[in-house]
Amino acid sequence: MRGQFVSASDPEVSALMSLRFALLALLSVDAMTGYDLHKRFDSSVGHVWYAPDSQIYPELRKMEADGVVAAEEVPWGPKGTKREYHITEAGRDALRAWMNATLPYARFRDAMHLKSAYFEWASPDAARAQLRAHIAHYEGELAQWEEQIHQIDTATSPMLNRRLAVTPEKDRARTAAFKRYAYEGLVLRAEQEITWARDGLKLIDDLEEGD
Amino acid sequence: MRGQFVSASDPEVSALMSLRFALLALLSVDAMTGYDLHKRFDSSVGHVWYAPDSQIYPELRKMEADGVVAAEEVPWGPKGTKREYHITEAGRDALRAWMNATLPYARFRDAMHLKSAYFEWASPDAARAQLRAHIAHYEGELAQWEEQIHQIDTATSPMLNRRLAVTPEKDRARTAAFKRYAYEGLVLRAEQEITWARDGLKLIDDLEEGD
DNA sequence: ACCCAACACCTACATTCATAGGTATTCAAC
DNA sequence: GTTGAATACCTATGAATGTAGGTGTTGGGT
Repeated sequence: MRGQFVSASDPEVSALMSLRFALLALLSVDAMTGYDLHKRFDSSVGHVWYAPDSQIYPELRKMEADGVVAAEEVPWGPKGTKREYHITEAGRDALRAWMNATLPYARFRDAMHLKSAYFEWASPDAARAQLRAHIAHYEGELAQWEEQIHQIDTATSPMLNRRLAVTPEKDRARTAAFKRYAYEGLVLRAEQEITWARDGLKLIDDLEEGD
Repeated sequence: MRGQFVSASDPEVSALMSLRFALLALLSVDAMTGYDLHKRFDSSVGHVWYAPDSQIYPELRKMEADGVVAAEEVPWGPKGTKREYHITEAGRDALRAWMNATLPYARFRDAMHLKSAYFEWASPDAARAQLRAHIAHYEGELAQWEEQIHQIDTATSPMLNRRLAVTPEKDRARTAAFKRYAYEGLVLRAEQEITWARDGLKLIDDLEEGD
């Protein structure tokens, strides 16, 4: 019964199916092909929401059937064409409804914290390697987020600039502020995970000394 | 090709399928029925790893077929019986192999941060409601984690005490320390999310004043 | 003796996600 | 003019997840 069709008037249901809303958010800025969307999901935005193209293309078709996006066959070279999707008024309504609804909180699945709770099963070196991988992972994320914030602050962010170009002047400060705010949260999280993992390395050292 | 069967000798593959290892971790302490495991997943551990019983029962059967757990028909009342699962030596090997392998980092899907980046689509009140829900959610988590840590520190944690009872004396300090360490990480994360959400509420207030 | 919550276990179904392939065109470089 | 990377789009399959139901037993309270 649920999830078949998401109407803008059903905020309870519209909190689900975030792939659709991630796509709508990206399309709210720019018309794009499925390939373009996939590339976005593979780079910057991909660290907040990721989807493989095998999920994107079918979802776009469904969204088209539901009327939240419309496709246009655009010539591509001499012979080819490509399908460029743009958001419709119904799509804007659906996005607005999703934004105005409160997200349900799904229960976590956090393999790393599960693992760390049972680290006595690992060799000290394996535990260290896991923690170092954790640090390396979040240091990579951190560098990206900080670069994004830098680009926002220096008005050199291609994504934000595209968005601001289609934003009425009076809302531009808000738009930029929210975008920065989202990245700040990701920076804080990455820093926190790095701190925690470093503490873990210290803990393992201390426990080994104690033997 | 992957994920069909997890052998202890294949560390690359064994990093996947964490439900299996969450179950093995719990069963490494105590023999339990599927119902018991489900209850654990619904309460304390459930905030690190959750699974509905409809996933647990079939997985236990598969694990039994793979030899990582063994079931025992235990009498239950006058007529009934129940299946109590205990970990096997092969299961301990598989758990150890998983613990010694490095987890691959899956790409995020973080609806809240995606949403916050596009908060200009929401009404200020809807954005505030979302942030308050975020705070309420993590305050609930925080209270639970802090209670767990308190129980560890006062040696009144039923879970940890069961675990220490099956742990050789020289490893007890390690076991307790790692368990505490895992919860500390969760506390830090919850605090960080609350801080971020509070900053968001302030940001929305500031932007509204600016109008 | 009966009721009911808790215990125990299970199936079915749809959706979502991950992985692995496939085809064909374009465009720039060699 | 051929090669190859990038663009563009797609299908198939299996695994994981979420949701919704189902059956029956037990054990404590009234």
